Amino acid sequence: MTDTKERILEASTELFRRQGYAATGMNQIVAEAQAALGSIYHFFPGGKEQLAVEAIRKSGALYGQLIDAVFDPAPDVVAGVSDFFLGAAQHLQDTDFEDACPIATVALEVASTNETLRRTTAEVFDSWITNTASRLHGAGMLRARAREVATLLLALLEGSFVLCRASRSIDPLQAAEREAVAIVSRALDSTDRTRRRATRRR
Amino acid sequence: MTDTKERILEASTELFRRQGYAATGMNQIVAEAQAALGSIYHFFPGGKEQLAVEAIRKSGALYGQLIDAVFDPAPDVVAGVSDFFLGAAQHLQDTDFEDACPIATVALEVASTNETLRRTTAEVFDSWITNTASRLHGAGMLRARAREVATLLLALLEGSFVLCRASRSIDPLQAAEREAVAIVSRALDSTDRTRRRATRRR
DNA sequence: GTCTATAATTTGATAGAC
DNA sequence: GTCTATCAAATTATAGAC
Repeated sequence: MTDTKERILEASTELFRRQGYAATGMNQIVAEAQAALGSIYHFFPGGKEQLAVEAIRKSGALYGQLIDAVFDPAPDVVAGVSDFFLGAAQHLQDTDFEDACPIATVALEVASTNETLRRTTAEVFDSWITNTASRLHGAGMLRARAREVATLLLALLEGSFVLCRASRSIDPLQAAEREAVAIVSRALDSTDRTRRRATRRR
Repeated sequence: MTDTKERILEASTELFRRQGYAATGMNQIVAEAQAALGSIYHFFPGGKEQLAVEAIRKSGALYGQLIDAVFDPAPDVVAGVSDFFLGAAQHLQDTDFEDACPIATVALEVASTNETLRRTTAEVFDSWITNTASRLHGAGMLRARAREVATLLLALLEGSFVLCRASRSIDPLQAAEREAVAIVSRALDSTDRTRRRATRRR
């Protein structure tokens, strides 16, 4: 049987993702996790906030692994980007528009109300951007440009999630996939052109 | 003095925007609005949900007017897009990263938990997209492409808001502004090329 | 580590005087 | 229309038996 702490964390990430931080009660979490209320405070003496910190970090790590799982086997970064957006659209549809970003709802809720949680979400977003940026840099982009493009890709993904969940349609994500591919392709092209110019000058 | 109902709506839109639906209590709303608790239920007999519906609609109309106020005086749609993104970044910074999208937090919270509110947010997003798309169409884009580009722009904006609020930095919005300008410029260019080809064939 | 009882507070909502 | 008192339920959190 799975660890109790693990079950509590799993239930929390699920509920925070679907309905956010404020709307998720401790009772609902223990019910979903099939645990006792006291167990939450045994494993998370800091209460709901500490639980949220660990849940956000866990979600961040898991989603980071998803980035790896999609990009690693892809023939190139452009294909990886396409696969990621299309996979997100498919998964969103398969889960009745529940499973989008695991931390976006919480991030918006706490951005102006809870500095600890705000920082935690910021660190997770940053880890995803750093991961993606290093892949883009590996494909030839300058480091600064790679980070900017990775940020754009995440913004496009997060915004599409908002529109898709609200409208119960994957159209925004599909349009985003085409644009994401175009952004990365052009950023790589202009990198190549810059390199060739630099080479010619030598 | 302002109308009581108006004050309640104003306080609600403000609080929903900053901290979301679940975290905002009726007591907090009446305190902020300087009204009596009974007044909320007098004007909104449907309770918190009805109040949220009207607050979301009001926010939607106001933000729609902001789109008009920025695009109408701009020399062209590309400048309008640039002005909107840069203005959003400036405003976000001026309000200590509180004032981003008035309905995004609520939209994510309710997407899988409250069908009435989910529909209301979807209608508002649609109204903004329709407004923007008609401007892009007026600038020469085909209707379908204009709608797709408008959706991309809103997704880019919403996603940037998430990242900016979490990181307390306007960098994502500034990168988004450059990309938004590029997206619209290219969409208009390719429209022109298509038109010229069609003309030549005649 | 688990579970239950319970505290202390707050929640959305209602009733009814004014 | 406004205001206050109040309800029932739910909230986060704690204490202590097992």
